[in-house]
Amino acid sequence: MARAATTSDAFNAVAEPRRRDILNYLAMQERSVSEIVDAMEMEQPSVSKHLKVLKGVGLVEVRREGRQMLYKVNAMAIRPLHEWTSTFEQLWKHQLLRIKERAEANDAPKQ
Amino acid sequence: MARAATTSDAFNAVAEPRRRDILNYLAMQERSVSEIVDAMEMEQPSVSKHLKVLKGVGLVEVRREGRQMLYKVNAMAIRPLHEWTSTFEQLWKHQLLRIKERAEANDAPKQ
DNA sequence: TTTACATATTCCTATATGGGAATATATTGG
DNA sequence: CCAATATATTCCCATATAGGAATATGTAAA
Repeated sequence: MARAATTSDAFNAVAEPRRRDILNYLAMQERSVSEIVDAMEMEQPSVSKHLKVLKGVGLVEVRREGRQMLYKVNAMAIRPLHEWTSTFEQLWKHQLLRIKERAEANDAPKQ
Repeated sequence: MARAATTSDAFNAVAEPRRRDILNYLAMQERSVSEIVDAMEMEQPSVSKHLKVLKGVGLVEVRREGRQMLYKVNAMAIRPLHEWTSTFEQLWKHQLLRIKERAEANDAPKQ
């Protein structure tokens, strides 16, 4: 078996850094393809292909306006990612706390 | 260019569902490879390969104990993922709010 | 309808996978 | 040292890219 398709879920779709760049850019506001092309400094076909993947997993939505296609983020599709990472939040907070405690122990060594 | 390596960063490493399964399992406590194999119901070589990827991006840490290798999660490595998804949190909360408002408007229609 | 603009699709290729099977390596007990 | 246990690595292969180049499709303006 090969790697799962980029369109299999949001996790696979956002593994590609350029697609995260696009989502970051769209987070600010709805944009046309050519605006994305200019901002990302990517070739137009590449942008269209990435948008297709993002659309495939519901991470973006499109509407046509004249000859332009306007894309916007569907943030809801990012929630599963956020929720999965949240399950580890306690762990790293605990880890940070121990690091802090050790630092303080070093600042005030035994007298 | 092909897809980025699974070992290029945490985003790519966790795109694979089985690796997320392993991380979820290790979140509870440190485990040996064979414990993971039993729990995940995967072949041992597959588990070892997935662990290698996870270790490559710092998502797990290992220590030897006799002939066993004990793996545990390094939650800190998941933070970048959590933080990236957090930048969209405002967006989906806003989206949920609008959904709620519409539902309430329907519950109490014009009199 | 012809032209220009905006976007999508197709074709190509080097590259990296994940699983299965077989095997190698490492450590401990006898 | 040898057998047994635990884990890692190698080889093979079907599959899926991402980008570049070329082209197709769709829409509006002249």
